[in-house]
Formats: sequence, C-alpha cells, structure tokens
Amino acid sequence: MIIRIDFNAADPIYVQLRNQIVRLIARGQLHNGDSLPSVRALASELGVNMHTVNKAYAMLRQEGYLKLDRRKGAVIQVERDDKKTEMTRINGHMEMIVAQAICKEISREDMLRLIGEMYDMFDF
Amino acid sequence: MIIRIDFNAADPIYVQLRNQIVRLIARGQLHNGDSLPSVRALASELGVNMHTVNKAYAMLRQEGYLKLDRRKGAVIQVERDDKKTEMTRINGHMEMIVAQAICKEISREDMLRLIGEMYDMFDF
Amino acid sequence: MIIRIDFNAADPIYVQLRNQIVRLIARGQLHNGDSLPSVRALASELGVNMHTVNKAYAMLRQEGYLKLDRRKGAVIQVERDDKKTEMTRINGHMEMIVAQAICKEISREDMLRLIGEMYDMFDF
Amino acid sequence: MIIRIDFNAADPIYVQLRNQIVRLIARGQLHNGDSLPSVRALASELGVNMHTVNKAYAMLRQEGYLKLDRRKGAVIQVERDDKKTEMTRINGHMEMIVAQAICKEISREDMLRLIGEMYDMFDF
DNA sequence: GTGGTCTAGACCACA
DNA sequence: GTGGTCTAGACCACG
Repeated sequence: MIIRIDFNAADPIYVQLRNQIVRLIARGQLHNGDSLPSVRALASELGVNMHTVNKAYAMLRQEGYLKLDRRKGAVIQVERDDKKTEMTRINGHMEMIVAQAICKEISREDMLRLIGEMYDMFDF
Repeated sequence: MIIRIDFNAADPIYVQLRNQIVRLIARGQLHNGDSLPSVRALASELGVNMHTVNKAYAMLRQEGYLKLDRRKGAVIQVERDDKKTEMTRINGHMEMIVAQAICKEISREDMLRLIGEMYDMFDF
Repeated sequence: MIIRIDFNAADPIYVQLRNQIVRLIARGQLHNGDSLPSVRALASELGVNMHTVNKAYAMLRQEGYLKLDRRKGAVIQVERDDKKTEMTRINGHMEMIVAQAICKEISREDMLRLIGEMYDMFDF
Repeated sequence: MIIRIDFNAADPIYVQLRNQIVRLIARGQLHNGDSLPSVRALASELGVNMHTVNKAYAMLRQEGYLKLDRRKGAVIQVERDDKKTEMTRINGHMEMIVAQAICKEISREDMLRLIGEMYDMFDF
C-alpha cells in the first residue's frame, strides 16, 4: 500500500492519511474486506506517531469507510449512505470550487470535462 | 453586502469570510471596481477581530481577487490567471471530492448534473 | 441458542456475550437448570477466543446468573439478590439514561411507555 | 461547576467527565449559552491531562450537547434530535437494564416508580 | 499483539 | 490565550 506523507503540506498529517486511503478505495486499490495495517505498523512505516494514524482511522470510521473488527483490526467497509445525504456533504465544497472557477472564468464545459477526466482516471 | 459567519463551523472565520466574498463575486453581487468595507468597519459589523478581516483581505489579494489601495481601501479586481494555472489549483480539491463521490457510489451523471446546477445557480 | 456477536460494536465481545445470555434468560428462553454449551464449543461456534467465552461465563457467575460445575459445566442459576441491592446496581446506569433523555427533551410519559413496552416485549 | 472524577472507576475519565456534564445540563445547572471552562483550565482544575478534557468535549460536541465557538470556546448548546433517533439510541441501553431487572425479579411497578423518581430528581 | 486510554510537553493557527 | 496538531512513552483491556 503506497501512502506518501508531505510533512510540509498545509493539511494535517492525519487528513492526508485519510485522503490517501479514500483515494486508494476510489481507485480500486483497496476493497471492502481488505485489512489495513495496525496503527502501530503504519505509524512506524510512515515515520509518524501512533496517535496520528489512530486519528485518521477514527475519521475514516466515522465517515463510514472502515470498521474496526475487534479480532482483525481495521477493515475497509464502505457504508453507502443515503444518496441525498452524500450529495449534501459534497455540495458545500463543490460550491466554493465552482464559485472560484466562475470568478476566474473557467467555463462550464471545461469544468464538466475535468469531472469526466477524474471519473475516467478512477477507472469508473 | 450580506455576509454570514458561522462561529461553530470547522473552517476558520477568515476562510469563511474569503469564501463568502468569492461567492458574492461569482454571483455578480460584487464587481470589479466595487469597494469593500474598511477592515475596521467589517470587523465591527460581523463582531470579529480586525486581524481576522485583515487576513481574509490579504488572502483574497494574494489569490488575485482584490487590490488593496492606501486611499480607496479594498477594491475588487479579479485577475484572470492562466487557465492552466487555475485548473491545476482546482484539481487537487476536486480529486478528493470525486474520490469520495466514487466511494459512496455517486454516479458520473449525478456529479455532472450537480456541476451544471451550480453553474445555473450562479446565473452563468 | 441464538447468540449473535457484532465484531464491530463498541462493546467488547465478552460483554456482548454476557448481555445476550441475560437477555435469553429474561425472555424465558433459558431457565434455571439449563446447561450452557462448553466454553470450547461456544467459542468455536461463534468464532471467538476461548478466553473470551470464559470471561463472559465468569462475569455471569459473579453477577449471580449461573453456577460453574466441574462435571455439568455452566448451568443457569439466577440468584435473587436483595431488591435494594439490585435497584442500587441499576440506579447508576439508569440515571445517565434519564439525564440524556431529559437533555434531549424526551418526556416522562415517553420514557414510562418505553419501559412498559420493554416489559411487554419480555412477556412478563 | 462541581465535577468530581473517580480515578479508580471502571469508566474512563473522559466518559465520566462527559457524563457529569450531561447530568449538570439535565439538572438545569448548565443551560444553553453557558460557557464551559477552557480545556486547559478544566484539566488543571481536575488534575487531568488537557487531552482527556478535549476528548470529553469532542464527545459532547459529536453528541450534540455543545458547540465550539471560535471566539468564546466551548458553549452549551443542546441539539434536539429527531425524537425517534433519540429513542432508538436509548433503546439498546435500556433493553439490557430491563432484561437484568426481569431476571432479578424487579417488578414493572418498581421500575416505573424508579423512572418517575429520576424525573422528579432532575426537577422536571 | 491489538486498540483504548492517559500523561507530559511542544509548536502552530486562530482570534 | 484558545483549540488543533503532533510526538514520545506508558499502562491496560481485549482477544
């Protein structure tokens, strides 16, 4: 599992970690039922503190991306939320991106093409 | 100028402030040449610290949304960046949104429709 | 005997096990004198560690729900404690539930009805 | 604000802290809009670590008992959930209590009286 | 060996 | 000064 942390990035480490794992799921490199390394193992592999990994895992759990099985540790298990709920969650972030795009005169077509490419990239 | 701050939100106040102003520009409620209230005035109107407003204005200046003039104060002046530059800036955020969407099984069509609605909303 | 363990739950497995057995007794699906499966048998049936089942049985014994007999194994034997003692034990947990209910504006009537339904459910 | 921690209790400190605050709200000793001490202040007052208090506050926030105002710190703000949602949350805990009560032959009347007394105690 | 909890001490972003 | 983040190191409950 290839995870790379940028220690100089603006995003906190645990957020980067969370993002990378979500990306791996989207790319199909992590599937439902796959086990993640233990917090300690991943922490030492990345050279970060146990608690930082723990926080990322807690976040993923809370967002419905993984379950903590008391026997097997962290296991990917994506919970499909209500579509409406999920769309609402996306809305806020998206609105700001589109607002910026409009200010900077990125056309509707450019934006739609970008989304399309993203979906292609994730091989969907 | 209607700006509403959520003091309980996860985003820092100065980011919310920046976001709202970008949104007002995108909606056409603020145009090039329009003056923003003085730091002091906006701060007291919103009940926030002067530093906070200052930080938002600085951010907007740095991102090419306004000019700071000693005499006239803050004036909207959107700089049209290189399209590529702007697209790159958008890419990162967008990738995470799309990754989430794919994990939660939001279809490409739903996503494209959402973007379309956003552009409509901003009356473009 | 239908016992179902949720390996993702917050409660430790041995507590879940203990709870389920108490529930079975309350429902009248286990009676005084009934034998429970051997530690080894139940463990393999549920796919959990022997220690875990052992711990649950020990807990039940200590709380006065069963006797451990060298030859006959675990046998249900509910000890009727002093009513006061038992009420006191319940008090603490109940107080927190009621406190939460009050905070969230669940009325006294709703709460009493809930208790009533619970008693009905257990067919008492 | 009188909060007392039992360092030998089974419940983790942050849970005790959370419980006590919920109880104070239920008793009407903390109201919507009241400020809680800063994590550091409360931590030093109780002789526990900052992070422990932080965790309790995070839990209370997540459960809809308080908001973190970026200017004023932690402020009590009880979110009234859907009644159904809240009842469901209570159900699980309550079921186990009732199951125990039935096993130990606590009558329905005793139980209803107990709930009544609890509501009286919280002065509702 | 695993995650859960707790401590102590540190730096930074925010207001 | 506030909470947010991170580190290091420790003990315990669980399985």
